[in-house]
Amino acid sequence: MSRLNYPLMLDPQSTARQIPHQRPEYLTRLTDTTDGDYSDPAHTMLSPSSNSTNEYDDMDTQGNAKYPVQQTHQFFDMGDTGMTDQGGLYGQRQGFDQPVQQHPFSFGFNGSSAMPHGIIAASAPATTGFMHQIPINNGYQNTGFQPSSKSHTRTQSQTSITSPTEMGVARNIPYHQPSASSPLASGSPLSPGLRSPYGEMQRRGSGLRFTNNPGEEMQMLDNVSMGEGYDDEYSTQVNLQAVMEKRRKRRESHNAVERRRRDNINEKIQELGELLPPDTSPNIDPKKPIASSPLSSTLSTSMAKANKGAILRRSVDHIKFLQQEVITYQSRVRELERLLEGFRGTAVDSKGRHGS
Amino acid sequence: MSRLNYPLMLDPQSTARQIPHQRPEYLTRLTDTTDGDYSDPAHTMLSPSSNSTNEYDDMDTQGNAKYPVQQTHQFFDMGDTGMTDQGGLYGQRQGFDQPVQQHPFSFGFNGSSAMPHGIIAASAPATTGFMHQIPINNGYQNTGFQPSSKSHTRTQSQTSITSPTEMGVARNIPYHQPSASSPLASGSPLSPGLRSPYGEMQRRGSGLRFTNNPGEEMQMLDNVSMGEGYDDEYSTQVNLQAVMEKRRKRRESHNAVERRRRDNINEKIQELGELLPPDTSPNIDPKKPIASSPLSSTLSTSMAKANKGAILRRSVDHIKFLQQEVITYQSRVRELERLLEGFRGTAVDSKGRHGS
DNA sequence: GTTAGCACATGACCCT
DNA sequence: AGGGTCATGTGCTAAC
Repeated sequence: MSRLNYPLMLDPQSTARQIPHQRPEYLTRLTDTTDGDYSDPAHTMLSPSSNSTNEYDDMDTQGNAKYPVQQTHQFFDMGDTGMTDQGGLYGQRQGFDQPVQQHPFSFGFNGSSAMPHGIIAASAPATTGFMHQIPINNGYQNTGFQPSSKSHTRTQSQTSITSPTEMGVARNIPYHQPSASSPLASGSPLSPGLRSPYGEMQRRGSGLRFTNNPGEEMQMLDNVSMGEGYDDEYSTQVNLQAVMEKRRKRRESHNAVERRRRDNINEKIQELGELLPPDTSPNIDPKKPIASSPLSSTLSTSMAKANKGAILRRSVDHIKFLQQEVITYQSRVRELERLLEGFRGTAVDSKGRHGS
Repeated sequence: MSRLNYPLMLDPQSTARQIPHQRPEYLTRLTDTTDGDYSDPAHTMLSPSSNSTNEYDDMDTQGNAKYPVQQTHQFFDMGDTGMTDQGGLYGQRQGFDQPVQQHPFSFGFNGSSAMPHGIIAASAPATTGFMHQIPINNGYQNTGFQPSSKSHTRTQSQTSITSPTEMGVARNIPYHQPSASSPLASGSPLSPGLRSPYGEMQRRGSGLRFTNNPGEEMQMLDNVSMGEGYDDEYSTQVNLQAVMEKRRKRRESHNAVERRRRDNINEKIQELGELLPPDTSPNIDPKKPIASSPLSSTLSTSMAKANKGAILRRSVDHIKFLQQEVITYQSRVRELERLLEGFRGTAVDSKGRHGS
């Protein structure tokens, strides 16, 4: 609704950004088939970090390496922009490390703007023969919890390509004018918005002034611009560049790690879900008549739609149930054995399996 | 690389933003004691959303309402800024809904800029008698997985306070120049960095220039700026404000919901962890000698340090183990019963518990 | 310095 | 419209 008030201007991108929602089915199919190397169990068995003290050892249950190369996912993100905005109102963060869900050629006018540039057709079936890419990871809800079943497809090109940054795209830097005075008044939560996309690297050398400015959120547009020498400026820039590069690397690496971690957790939850009986305690609420009518409200309450919370809850219940079950059987076994011994004084039989 | 050409303009705040990192220990202690109402089980039993079709029903196992009021957490975040930057390189997102980890008076010169304003000393022990706040939620790792035990402290003032927005603080709007034309060329992944911190709300009146710069990433300060009349501008602003308000609300609500979800999941995982036997299968890897030496490498492999992934993995193993155990006992029971029947033709005993 | 852990906010998506 | 779930990127922290 309010949307309409913003013609298009606001967000030139928003339109394009919005599109991915309406991602056509074929796209899903498309990407599902291409199925990047990410989840593809390449049987290469690379220990991700040699001394893997991490919990999951990058192996699935078959012993296949889930993550063939440790951090080779080649995610292209904002690169050295240090871009910190994750997307916000303007749509998704545009980094390559981000799912992009639209085919550049499927939606002519806005499609490409939603696409990360710099990825050269690697993993996707080509529709044309040129510079098209479908780095799609199939994006959301692909873990199988909510809607789809599974198909953990994170398609992405493996070919290392120059990042957009290197291509010199990251040029247009907007102004940003933080509020100035009064720490309390101006240091308002809003000011953070003013942070430059370049992160802390910004504060590099040169700036003599502004340092220790007890005020807050002061402009300090650029310390360099503040009148340092030219070479200072240059060296500073070089320095900055190195730092930015580092941060970029760091970020990419971290993102990959974090993604691995998440995937691992999700996978485990999924496993738990598969281990559960089809019905275990749809609701623990004692006040509710347990499974009164199997499909009371279109199975809304029962069956628990396989979301993470539900799976975990049911797992807890199931473990408790199983533990109780084991205890019960144990005592039952003991009892039977006792009875049996009453009949014949000897040991029961083969299978010397006892409970405790 | 090309980056360097962009002086610093980008970011004045970085200095101040960085400070929170050095959060002094005492602060943590401080906030830990204040322990907000968030995790405090108020025994008020409010059904959070009446028709709660969601999985967890906001009740802990004792039936206490975990979240006293549904969305009354009163998180103060960027409010209507529409701020989308989550923190990025400049430190954390400054919203009130965010942990703030520095005491304004502890670090004189830069401290205050790192603090969200607008929260009036509510939950924190006063160190001075004036306008200081410690809305800290104790932030990180407080779920008890990694470092600490639990103490789910999300301290926040419950008193409803005028948000910074309402206080008219959210006025300093930086430029922001979204990309405009050429979807292909301009929609480069980097452009997102250009988004103004204030999100789309930004684009209100005044800026006439910069519009329609067909280049890429052109300024386009404001659609209104496109040369509408003054009243248009006004109405637009009003409209904008409403939209911003909506977004703010939505965001806050969404954050609260998401937080609930997270907490729920974490809680369940924690529960699982408590259900697990102290040792269950430290490693499933068949190649490893199962628990060869109990403390081989300073218990690094075994014991699994209670992180989420480990808990989940062990839960899977444990369930499998228990299920197998149940099966084993079942057959054992059947066997015993069969044997017993051989001795006496009658039914076994009381406790008609059978396996299948 | 690399790797991993966690919480968080946020956009996308999905159901009512 | 609004609540819910999910995935993601991010900052912070800790251990190696």
